[in-house]
Amino acid sequence: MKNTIQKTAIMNALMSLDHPTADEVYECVHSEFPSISKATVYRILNRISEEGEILHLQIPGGADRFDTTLCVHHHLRCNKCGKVCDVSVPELEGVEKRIKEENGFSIAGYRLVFSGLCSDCVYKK
Amino acid sequence: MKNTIQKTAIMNALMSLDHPTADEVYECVHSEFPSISKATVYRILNRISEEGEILHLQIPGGADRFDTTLCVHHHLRCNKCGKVCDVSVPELEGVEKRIKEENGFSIAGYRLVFSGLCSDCVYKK
DNA sequence: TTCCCAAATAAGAACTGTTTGCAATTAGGA
DNA sequence: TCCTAATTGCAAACAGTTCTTATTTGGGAA
Repeated sequence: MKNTIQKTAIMNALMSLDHPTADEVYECVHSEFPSISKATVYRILNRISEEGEILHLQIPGGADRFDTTLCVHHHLRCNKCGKVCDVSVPELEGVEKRIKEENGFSIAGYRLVFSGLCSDCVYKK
Repeated sequence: MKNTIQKTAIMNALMSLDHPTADEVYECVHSEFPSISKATVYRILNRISEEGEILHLQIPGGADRFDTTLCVHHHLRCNKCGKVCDVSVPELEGVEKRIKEENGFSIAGYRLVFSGLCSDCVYKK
């Protein structure tokens, strides 16, 4: 992969943002590099997530988000402020194997997203 | 809620289909009732899922699907044929409470979708 | 039974998030 | 430095969903 300034700018944006959407990455990069196009942001995000440099989170009912934390973990999503944060769910270890054996279903991966209210929003009514 | 012929047709379609998308419901109803509009299908599906008559599944990276099975369960989604089937994951019982206590995050619900290859597709290369 | 009107509808425009086709530009090896 | 494949910007296409507006209809009231 060529090492373009666009890619560098996107990697920097990813470092400074927390679980951003493609659009948030675009806004961040665009503010210091106005000529970048959204298509480029989407293309680069897809490419680097395919190569395993970042995680591509497909959030039910919302825009996809990107995560620089690579180890196995899942997400909490606040229905009020939209914030997404990480959570580990050790209970799920071994589930893949069990389901493979019971259902003959070959599991490539899984995503668990909890939705609710984050600790900030839960007090604000 | 008024008991319209459109709603009846949609309920019948839901009974005869397995985890259909809104579009599949539309196609099914449309074939015997050509005047129905897509907006109506979406509106009715949203209404009856809000009322708890069906489950509204938001599949990451794909169209939403609707499920007439109401008890707690999760889903396997085949990346090849797109089929979605049910699976129960008892390992997750109690996880909500644990996360609430540890993260202060008030969980309204969660969805777990396994992706991979179903037993039919896993043999077809 | 007929009338009435809030609720529901059809049609399609608009919207959000994402991908694609294409011509122009560019990184980086020869 | 030159060459070429990779990458870019743009606009247009796309899928899924919601909104808008005028029109129709279910079902309670008279």
